Amino acid sequence: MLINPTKIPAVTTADKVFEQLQQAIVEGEMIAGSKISEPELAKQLQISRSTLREALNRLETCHLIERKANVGSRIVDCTIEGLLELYITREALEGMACRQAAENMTDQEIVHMQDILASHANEKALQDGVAYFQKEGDVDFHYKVILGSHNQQLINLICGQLYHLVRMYRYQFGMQSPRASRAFSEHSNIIQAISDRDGELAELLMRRHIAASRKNIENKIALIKDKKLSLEV
Amino acid sequence: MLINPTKIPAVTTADKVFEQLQQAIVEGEMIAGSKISEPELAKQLQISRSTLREALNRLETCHLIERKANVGSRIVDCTIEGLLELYITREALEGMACRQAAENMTDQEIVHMQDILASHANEKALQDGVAYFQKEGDVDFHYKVILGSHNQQLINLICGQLYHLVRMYRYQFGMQSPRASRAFSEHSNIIQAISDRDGELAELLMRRHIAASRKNIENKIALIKDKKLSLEV
DNA sequence: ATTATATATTTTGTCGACAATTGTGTGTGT
DNA sequence: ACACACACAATTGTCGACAAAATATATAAT
Repeated sequence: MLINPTKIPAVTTADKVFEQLQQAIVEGEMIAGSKISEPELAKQLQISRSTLREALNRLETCHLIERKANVGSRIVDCTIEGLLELYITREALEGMACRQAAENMTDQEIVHMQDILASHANEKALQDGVAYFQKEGDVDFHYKVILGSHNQQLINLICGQLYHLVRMYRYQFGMQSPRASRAFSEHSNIIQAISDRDGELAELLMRRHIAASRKNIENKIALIKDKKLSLEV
Repeated sequence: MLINPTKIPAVTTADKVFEQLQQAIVEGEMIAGSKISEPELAKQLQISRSTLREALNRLETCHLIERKANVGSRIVDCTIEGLLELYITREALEGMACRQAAENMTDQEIVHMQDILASHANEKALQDGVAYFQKEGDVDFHYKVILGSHNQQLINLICGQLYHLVRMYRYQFGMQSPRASRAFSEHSNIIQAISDRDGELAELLMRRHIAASRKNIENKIALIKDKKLSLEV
């Protein structure tokens, strides 16, 4: 199972409720865009409204819900614009994280990451075409790079906030990461640049890697729009 | 007075308390690193503990305080490492925001920004050497660029979270922005790139602009270390 | 005197109730 | 039929009190 590497064991009930709701939102169990009734949800979860509100606060910080004063909370809805904005932000942050990783990762960490990539290669050979492992592997790879930056600011921003949204979009839009084999070789090149301690190249490659995903999406959108257009004609 | 451009008028008392505490922390009135006693502070502000906790939650999201479960909240303390990490993050985010601004700003917005820069030039001529106006002007300029990206994700991250910390460091370390005139010409070049719709150059210049500030700090740190070293000998 | 344990106190987390605000629905007037 | 106003219901914000956890204190044993 994939877990947030920055996660500390949830001790308080508000923590547990937060994680529970987070998963429910990310996986679409709670439908995007819908309003949250505090009394109803609190009763459903058998907790106090105060505890629920504590959890809602944390959901707001990772941008999974939006709150308006004296009005209430809504689950964020996934839009094309939001997805593209997210990719732009990832390109900036993960690109820099990759550069920092090339500068700051220990030799041991690099070896470990190479091992992981090798094991993914085996899985890929076995399960060729099955996207799931590659998909989780992709997230895992990106996590390792981010943590490798040794930059707490970047780590908190990306892992603590941005990636919940990333996972949500992946679920909501059913993105099965079709560029699996291509992504694998790109990962491989990035690790090479990191082990060469070439921060500039590492950042460039990571940005291209993420930008390629974004452009892939944009192309699909354009196709859909064209189809719609031709149908309307 | 400088205000957060993303700020919506604070209606609830928790909002007001949040802003009040935010300012107190940023300006050093509440000393960095110190622990926060919820009952004491609540009594001092004449509000309930629940309301205070609501405010503390928001302070945590902009990284001005840190909370540990069943232990309490501490005001974040400013370290050299934290400052450098912040600059790295700004370089990545604001660089991308600048690229997006070159692509997405309206002609009207660009003209407006040019006007602002011109007015800063006058102020600078009048108050040559006085850092305050340039300092606020610097923040103002960066805000304009970030908003010009028209990327809500970037805007929220930078203006809503990162910049409170930036301001805090500026206060705590008494950074009077000594590179005023140089910064001005750099701003000028960035605006030129934006008005030329050259996103690549705009990002490059913004990253250099921020990296230059960071290296300036690093040099000062190195100097201080050398002094200490020579004193110890 | 020092360490370990047990007790006491303080602090945080959680709860239920009240106050303030928002949105709705009904009724009246034009 | 439409617009406005008023009252009502529901939801959010705020409060004070209790429960659980952590820290500080005091006592006892070595």
